Amino acid sequence: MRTETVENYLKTIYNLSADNTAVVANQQLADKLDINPASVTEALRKLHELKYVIYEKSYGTRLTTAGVKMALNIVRRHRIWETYLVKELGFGWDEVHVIAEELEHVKNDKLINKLAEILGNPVFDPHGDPIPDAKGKIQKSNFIKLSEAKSKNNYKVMGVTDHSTAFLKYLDKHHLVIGAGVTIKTIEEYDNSIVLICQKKEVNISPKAAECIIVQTI
Amino acid sequence: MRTETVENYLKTIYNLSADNTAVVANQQLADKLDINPASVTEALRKLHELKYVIYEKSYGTRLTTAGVKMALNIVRRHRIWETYLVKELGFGWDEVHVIAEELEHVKNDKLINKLAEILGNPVFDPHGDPIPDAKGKIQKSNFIKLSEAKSKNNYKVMGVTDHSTAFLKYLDKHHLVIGAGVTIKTIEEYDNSIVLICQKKEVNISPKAAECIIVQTI
DNA sequence: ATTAATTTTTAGGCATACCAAAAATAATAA
DNA sequence: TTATTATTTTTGGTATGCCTAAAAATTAAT
Repeated sequence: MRTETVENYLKTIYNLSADNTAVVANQQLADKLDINPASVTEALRKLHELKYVIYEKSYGTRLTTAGVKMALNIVRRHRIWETYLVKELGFGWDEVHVIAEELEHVKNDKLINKLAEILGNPVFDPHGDPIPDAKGKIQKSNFIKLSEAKSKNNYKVMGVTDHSTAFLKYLDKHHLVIGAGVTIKTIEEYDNSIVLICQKKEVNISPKAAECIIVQTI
Repeated sequence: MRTETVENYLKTIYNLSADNTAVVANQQLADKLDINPASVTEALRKLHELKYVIYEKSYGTRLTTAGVKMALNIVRRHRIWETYLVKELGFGWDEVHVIAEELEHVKNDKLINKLAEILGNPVFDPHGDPIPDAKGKIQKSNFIKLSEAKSKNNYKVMGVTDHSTAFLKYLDKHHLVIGAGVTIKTIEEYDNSIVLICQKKEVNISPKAAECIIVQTI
């Protein structure tokens, strides 16, 4: 298998399995990678042979130790590049994902470590995702989804799980950037949409959007 | 055809044709790309269909206007990255070629132009090769190969045509870096090897090496 | 002008990474 | 529990980009 193909599968499995705590379904992979389910089955069988995953027919897939190691490496490259693009090259947080998707495949540890060093070895990327260190160690956190937040409480925006330009531009518009403080005003009973206060302005957040915003109690 | 394949062929054709002034032979391409001649024939036929080259059977290949445009774009990306790696990220001129070979395929004009801007829109890369500007315009020069230099004359090292780590390290050892002044002491009649003075020290240059060093009269 | 050497092309194959359609399996609802 | 729906796998195909071996064409040498 081409390394780029392997890397894309492992990275996606890692992300979908919530840090390898859950098993991933073929369908999920097919959706995320925009690939036919039949091709996913085929690829997983090969990845199993290569000992990167444990793939059990009609059950699910999870990464092996070797698979996690490789996945963490790609995730590190991706997140370091995203941070570099924003912090050093002046890109917006809404435009770096696609570029990092290509840059992450450049295989040169010295390069990534040099970028990390210039950035001061950051622990979170511009979307609030943790950056594994050179050894694969990841910062733990007690963040929750905004959809799990309680009424009247105060929170700080720590990250997002949707990296699409559209979503990030929408957040920018309402000043919902990383580090912003928000107060939950009300949670609508009937549809779970959230009304919160950010920068003294009321913002209405749909349940779908609330699923993608990561916050911390303050 | 995959863009990366197209890009590698066009870039190589461009480099081998001396800025598109000559026609390129299949053999040359097969050697440079380390690919079987049969595969080269096949690829050239496709590139011809895609209107990137004019390929005449058993005669040779040259780039079309569209081909030159694309080639210049890749060459620009490659050389901007090499310069950035050396000037901004502290890499040696002998280690950047391989990395740039991967980075050059990342398709984002804004990124390249941003790097160029940070570098002050450089016109030459760390090996002395001219960097096309965003429109594809290239700086002309009156440089010659060291192998064409005359005895007793003074020259300045302007570039190299061999980017291998081994060769560049050899040059570093003798202080033959870009910008260095050299005086031709003698040219051996029988084998054309050159004895020159650099930093007050005598250096013997083989005819093969002299072919790969670019100088300018001073 | 032949012969010899080299280069190029043809022909037939192979692995990768996809696909669509059908069959098998698992999950959900009636 | 059975029927329905959804997911997964199998089967049979495709395009890409490479290969080897052999034939054909070109170039160089005698």
